[in-house]
Amino acid sequence: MALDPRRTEAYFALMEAGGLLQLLMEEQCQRDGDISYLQFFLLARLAQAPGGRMRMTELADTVVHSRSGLSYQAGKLEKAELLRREPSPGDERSVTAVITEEGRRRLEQVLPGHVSVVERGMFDVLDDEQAAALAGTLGVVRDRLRTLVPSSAERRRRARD
Amino acid sequence: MALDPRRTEAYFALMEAGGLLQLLMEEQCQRDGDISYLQFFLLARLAQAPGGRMRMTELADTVVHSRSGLSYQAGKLEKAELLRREPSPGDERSVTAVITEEGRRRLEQVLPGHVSVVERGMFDVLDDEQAAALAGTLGVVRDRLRTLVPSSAERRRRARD
DNA sequence: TATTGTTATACTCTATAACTATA
DNA sequence: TATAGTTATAGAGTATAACAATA
Repeated sequence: MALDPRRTEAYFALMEAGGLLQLLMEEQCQRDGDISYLQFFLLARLAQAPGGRMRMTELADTVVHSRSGLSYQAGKLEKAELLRREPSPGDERSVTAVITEEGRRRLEQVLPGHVSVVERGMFDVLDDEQAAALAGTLGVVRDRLRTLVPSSAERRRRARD
Repeated sequence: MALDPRRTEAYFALMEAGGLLQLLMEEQCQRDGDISYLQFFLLARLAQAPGGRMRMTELADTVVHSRSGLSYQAGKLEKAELLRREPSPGDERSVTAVITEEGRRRLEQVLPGHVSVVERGMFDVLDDEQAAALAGTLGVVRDRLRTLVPSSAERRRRARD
């Protein structure tokens, strides 16, 4: 690979760490809350949004990158009564997803174990300075990567043309 | 979440950066080499092993974490003639996967675009010092996470009991 | 008995395109 | 015409358990 060895190392470490962490989280979410990691993320994202509500497209862009994929997941979460969907005020085409009380309870049920995996998997082996540097650097990389991945609306537009 | 905000930030940044990069790579591998990202990884892993060969279980542990999953992928790669399977010398139960010449060619075909995504997605926005620190810190985290995820053999043993 | 790898099965998830309704 | 969301369909990938062969 015509890439500086140090950079190759950083890239592979990022991908492997992300993958391993995802594996651990998948297990933890299933065990503690009977939901997938993706569903945990959707609930967590909704919970931190004002009023616990977000438009479907907006939500799709933060996690799934395909509208149909989100409809599928929202259907499952709605059946489990962890979220509900209602018409968006102001735009009759649009649908707003809202986390339910039970959704918040489920989230609370999963969070302690989740935090503990993060602590044991990442921060037990880093000091505060390293953790801060990691947050900063990864934040920059994430922001950069966001600009390179098209939104769900853009993807659809491109596919049509 | 009862986790230091800075740590939460680092954790989410890691997961999102990993996810976005995976999306970009999936596209790139498909476009440049008509293979999935996972298949690219399997070929890359084999290519860097001595003799381009590795036992199936060993290979499973580096990527897939399930033996049946690897058998499935190996079947697809073998049909595409990118790898072949042969009996392992010394243990008649065991199978060794070997990357073919065509497998190496395919890898070479994918690598330039791959490197370019890594460069544009990660290192255009980091200086050398940041890149080095990132490699170091993520390496530590990855090693830690490896100890927390059981091998495919361990998982099987546990499931049986 | 334990381990290696494969396979049959069943399931989850995903993307694409076609569809409805509203802007 | 363009956009929001859903859905039908079809395909890829996964895990589990049962299997055969070897240690």
